[in-house]
Amino acid sequence: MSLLEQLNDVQQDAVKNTDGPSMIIAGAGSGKTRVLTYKIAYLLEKGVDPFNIMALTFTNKAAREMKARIEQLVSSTEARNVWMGTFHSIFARILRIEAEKLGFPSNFTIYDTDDSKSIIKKILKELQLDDKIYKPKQILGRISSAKNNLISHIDYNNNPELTQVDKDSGKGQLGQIYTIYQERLRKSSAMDFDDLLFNTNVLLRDHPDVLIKYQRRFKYFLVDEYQDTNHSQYLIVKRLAAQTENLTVVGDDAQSIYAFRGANIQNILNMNKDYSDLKTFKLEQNYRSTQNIVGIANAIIRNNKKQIKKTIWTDNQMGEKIRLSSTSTDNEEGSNVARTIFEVKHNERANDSEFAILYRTNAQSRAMEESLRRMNIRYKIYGGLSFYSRKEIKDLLAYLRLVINKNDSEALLRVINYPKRGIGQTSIDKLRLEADRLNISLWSLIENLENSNILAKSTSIRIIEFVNMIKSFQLDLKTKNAYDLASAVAKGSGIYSTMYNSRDDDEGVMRFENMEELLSGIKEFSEEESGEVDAPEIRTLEEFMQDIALHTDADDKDKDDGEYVTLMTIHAAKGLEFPYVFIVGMEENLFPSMLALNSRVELEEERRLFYVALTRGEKRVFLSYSESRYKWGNLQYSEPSRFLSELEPKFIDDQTADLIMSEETSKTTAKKVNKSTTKGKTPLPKTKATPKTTKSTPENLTPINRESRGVSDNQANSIKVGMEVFHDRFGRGKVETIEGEGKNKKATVKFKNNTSKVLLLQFAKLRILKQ
DNA sequence: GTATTATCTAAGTCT
DNA sequence: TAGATAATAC
Repeated sequence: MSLLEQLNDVQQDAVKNTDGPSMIIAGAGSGKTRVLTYKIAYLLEKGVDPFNIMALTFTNKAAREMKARIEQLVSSTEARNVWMGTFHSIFARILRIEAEKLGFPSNFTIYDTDDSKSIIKKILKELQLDDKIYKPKQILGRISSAKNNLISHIDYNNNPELTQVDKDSGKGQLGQIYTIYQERLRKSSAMDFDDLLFNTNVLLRDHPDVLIKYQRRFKYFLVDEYQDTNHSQYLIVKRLAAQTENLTVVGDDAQSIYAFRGANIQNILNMNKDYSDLKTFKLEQNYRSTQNIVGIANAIIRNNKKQIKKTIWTDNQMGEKIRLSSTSTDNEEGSNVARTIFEVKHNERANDSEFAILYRTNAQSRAMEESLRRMNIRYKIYGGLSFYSRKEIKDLLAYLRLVINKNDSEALLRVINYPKRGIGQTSIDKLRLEADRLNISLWSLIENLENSNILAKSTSIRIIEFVNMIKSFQLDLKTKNAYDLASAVAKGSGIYSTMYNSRDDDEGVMRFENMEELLSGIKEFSEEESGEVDAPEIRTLEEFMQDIALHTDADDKDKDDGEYVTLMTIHAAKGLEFPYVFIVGMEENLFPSMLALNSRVELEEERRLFYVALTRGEKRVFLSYSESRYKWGNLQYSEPSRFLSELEPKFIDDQTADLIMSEETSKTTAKKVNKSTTKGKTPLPKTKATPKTTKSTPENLTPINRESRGVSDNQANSIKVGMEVFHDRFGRGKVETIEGEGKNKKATVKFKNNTSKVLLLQFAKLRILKQ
């Protein structure tokens, strides 16, 4: 069969093993997606009905691309009938079909994190709890992890262990908050992200008829990125696949980076306990990266204790060694990266789209952005403040949400007085209190406001006008297409003209344009083919809004598949690959994150994250760190990441290797610096604090091309306490102590500016000045 | 009820 | 730094 010819032996075995449970442990770059794609194609060629296949992917974009590829492979459009998508979107779809079984309307709203947070804040206010103790984010985290482990608010409150933990941390009322939170969601006919999975479990658990229906419908299950599934997802798959056990999971424990949101690596490790006849396939050949990249990644991951044994290897070329660079400020790091991209582009005739800049936190994008702009390099930032989380977009979406689901109180509160229509906070508070007392949704209350006199007449009239406006939109839900209705809402609500009139500055223009962009997106949707054969039906607003909350900009159709450098967090880069990868901000307390330093488990997750970052690279990988960085508007000094000292030198570009130091550094300097920047109310003037900052003139940016004047390995051994030495970056210094043996031999050197650094002698090319 | 100003606090990763 | 919220004036 021609399909199989394009695969290696193990890949073929994995693909041909269609029936029964199987697990594919797929190392980075080993053709995991390929195997999944081909397996589905193979199933289709064998005559399996696409309607019987469910494939769960990590992003919707991945699903879309996979579908397109399968269509090519089997040269048929049959593939579009495979149910393929993320857990959240697939099960949201099923939940809408079965909603009434759970007491939800099928047009329930999906609340995003902002909605959830705002509910929590309101509850805290009502219970008069201090939001410094009850931090909304933490509370949500706790509720989320409860849900991911299928602990309902009732279970939670009945579980003495959980409630004791809360009491001990001074948050005894957390369980109560959880309960009220769930009541609010239900009253709003809304589910949060975790509810989508939780409620799917409830559905399949409590409604055997539904379970059987979907078990009959789906006969083959494929799950990608299985290492990042949580308990809730695990159970859904287990329940659905119980009938046929035709389950293929694909994953790599070394790339598990979502434990923080409940991913449970045990799901992979315990597969053979759940399925005694499990077949395991290990894909260990890397087709993506050079030997240098594979080598360095292997060396890094080796430092983790917990992992499935496997040897990733490659037949690819050696390639260039990994380059390190350091700069004194984060802005310089940016211009250094931009300049390197510029050079590589010309020297190796690469396109912008072949480059990716990866970072640990979204906040780091800014320094990169500015430098790229200065160098006229086109770029695109993924994540961060996404399109859908902009205020103006949320405002319009809130109207649309309210029209679709009138019980959506979060949406209602957002727009009831926007644009201003004279309904102030006091009135709104009264309404909320009253709705709560009567135990009805806000909408039910204001819909019948005539009969109540809790508000002044004039205010009541304004509210009734608002209600009537929304009602008039609702009338058109089934008859108008998404775009016609949405633009009617934008104009009728006054939001359009408000935005139009606020274009007096750049921000205002942006806002207006964003709103226009949303509308034109809806227009495009309305005009799209519905996919169904000769379906003359219109595409409604309800359809458009269905999974808008699940939409991320990584999912965006690459409309302008133009040339640009990609900027994203390492998390977002999972599953992607680029010829040239820059990993920036390799600093202690940033990567690994300060918050991960407390436990081995979290530190290992950071290391896996680094592993993921490294293995995105095909041809070359560049690492960099900065000696200082702005955080909260303050300049903070930083030390090189401990991960740099784990890099194996033979894969590192010699001329840059001396930038590696061990994680330990002078405590005296660190303290001194902290004092002057954080304690003193007057932070150091910027010019003074960053003496080395220069206006991105390439000459003095990085030491990348600096001539190497280091001593040889043997000479490193001859360095003794008391010697005066010279370091390319730090200058003259005196050796204070020496510790460690061989590879780990390091010296504490006190330099002339009174900073002492701990240097790994194998990297730090010290010249001996005086014996 | 609304507009303006002052003060606070946050940035860890994501569906 | 910047956005979110509280305090204040109108």
